[in-house]
Amino acid sequence: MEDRKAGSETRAGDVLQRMRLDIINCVLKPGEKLRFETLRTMYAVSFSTLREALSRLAAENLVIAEGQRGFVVAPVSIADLNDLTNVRVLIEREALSKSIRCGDDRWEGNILATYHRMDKLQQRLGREYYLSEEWSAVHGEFHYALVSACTSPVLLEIRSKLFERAHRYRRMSSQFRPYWREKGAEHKMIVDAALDRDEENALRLIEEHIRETSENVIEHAGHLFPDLKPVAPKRRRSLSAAE
Amino acid sequence: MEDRKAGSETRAGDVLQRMRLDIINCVLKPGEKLRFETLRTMYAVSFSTLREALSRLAAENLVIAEGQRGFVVAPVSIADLNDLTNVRVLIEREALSKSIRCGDDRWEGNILATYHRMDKLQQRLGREYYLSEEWSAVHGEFHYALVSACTSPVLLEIRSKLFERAHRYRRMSSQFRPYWREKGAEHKMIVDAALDRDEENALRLIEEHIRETSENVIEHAGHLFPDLKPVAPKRRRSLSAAE
DNA sequence: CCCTCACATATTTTCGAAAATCGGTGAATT
DNA sequence: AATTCACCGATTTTCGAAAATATGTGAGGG
Repeated sequence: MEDRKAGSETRAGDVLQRMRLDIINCVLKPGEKLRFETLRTMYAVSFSTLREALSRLAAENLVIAEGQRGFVVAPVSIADLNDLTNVRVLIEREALSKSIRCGDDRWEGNILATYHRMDKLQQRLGREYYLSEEWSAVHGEFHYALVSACTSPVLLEIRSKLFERAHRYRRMSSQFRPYWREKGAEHKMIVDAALDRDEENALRLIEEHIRETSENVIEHAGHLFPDLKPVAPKRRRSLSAAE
Repeated sequence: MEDRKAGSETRAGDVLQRMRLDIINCVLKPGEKLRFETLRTMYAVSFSTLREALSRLAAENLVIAEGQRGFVVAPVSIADLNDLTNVRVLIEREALSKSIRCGDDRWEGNILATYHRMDKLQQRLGREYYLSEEWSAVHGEFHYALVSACTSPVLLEIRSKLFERAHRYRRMSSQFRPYWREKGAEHKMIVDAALDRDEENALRLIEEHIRETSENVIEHAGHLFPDLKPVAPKRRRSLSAAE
């Protein structure tokens, strides 16, 4: 049968990719119980194939296997975001450092190319650029281009997994804010420092970029997290004035 | 049915643990093709359950999924070992640094306790201590104790996965050497530096420990790797003098 | 009224048969 | 002789039924 396996080589691999995207884009919401009947109709595959994908997502920390009680989407928390952010700073700095030292002309070209595409797309999309899946993808490609000359596959794989987990937080907050800060300038400065082989500044800029984005997520979407006191419970201002 | 699920909560989880150990201990050899019929009798489970475990091991880089051509045990190479070693140095240093800064009395106690057990066991086992699975386990516990006060779950999980992958290389070389160097002194120095909160020296010592172990593996088991020229093909000195 | 236990229902986990795919062999063609 | 193609057995991948486990409900007792 010439059936759908999309980009992937097996059906399980295809479902894996699709589920991963759905989790990162919060189609499957943080903490949500994943019922097999539901998933089976959603992805049109059998129990075993689903389990195979879920099993891998568990290894990637995107879902959690709850003993014999099935799977849930990995929950989000401020603590997890902060932890993730700190480790990402360590890893991205190292990867970028190696990349700057080893990068060749092709590396420089790819940085310029992806930055250009991202910039153009952003202008075309206007203020709500960050809601676009296409922009997300190009943004991901841009950040990958920066570190792509790093010669350590082990480091790059860790980076990629952490990037995905952090991406889920960005997408989460995107859905609950009216605009996103201007990041074009930040990105441009990183490009310039990298191409100038100005390692010290490039590392400082990438660190600031990661940390500021993370703080921005907490600022605009913090109320979605279970482990932060509701700073300004906007809607729940009904009666009962106490507290 | 009160059937075997050992420590794990599901049969798949149990098989996962057992297969992981078998790969790390080279019962399943690097690069080996994993045939389902064989595995099915080995672990006494069905196809789907096996796939579930294999799928997770693939995410952990202990096996490789080859499209629709099944799975193979992840191959070994000097390049991979060196890469792994470098990233481990980065991660272990960071984890130990945080641990030294945050560790409390219980942390100190656990380091002393696991070091003591490892030391005693080593004395009891004599020159071939490194062949013992029990020693391996205690050795792992000791290294974990050192970093266990690190407050970042993300960092510790990465550390643990890298430690396992490196462990496979150590086990590999163990089987092909008559003795292992005296590591008791090295370990003791790390313990002292950690308990003294002498961060600089502790980090230097752990880095040296990791790098020296890795170099030792290459020295004694390098001939097992496909990507290093056979330095001294000991046995193949039969006839046919050409080359 | 609250708690416990037992039963019934819902859900997950496991299994092995069936479908799909791979890899190798040999005949037919250039 | 070399290459292509078609077939067949070996192997992997997928499926849904059946077993195992968890969860919800209600009766009985404290």
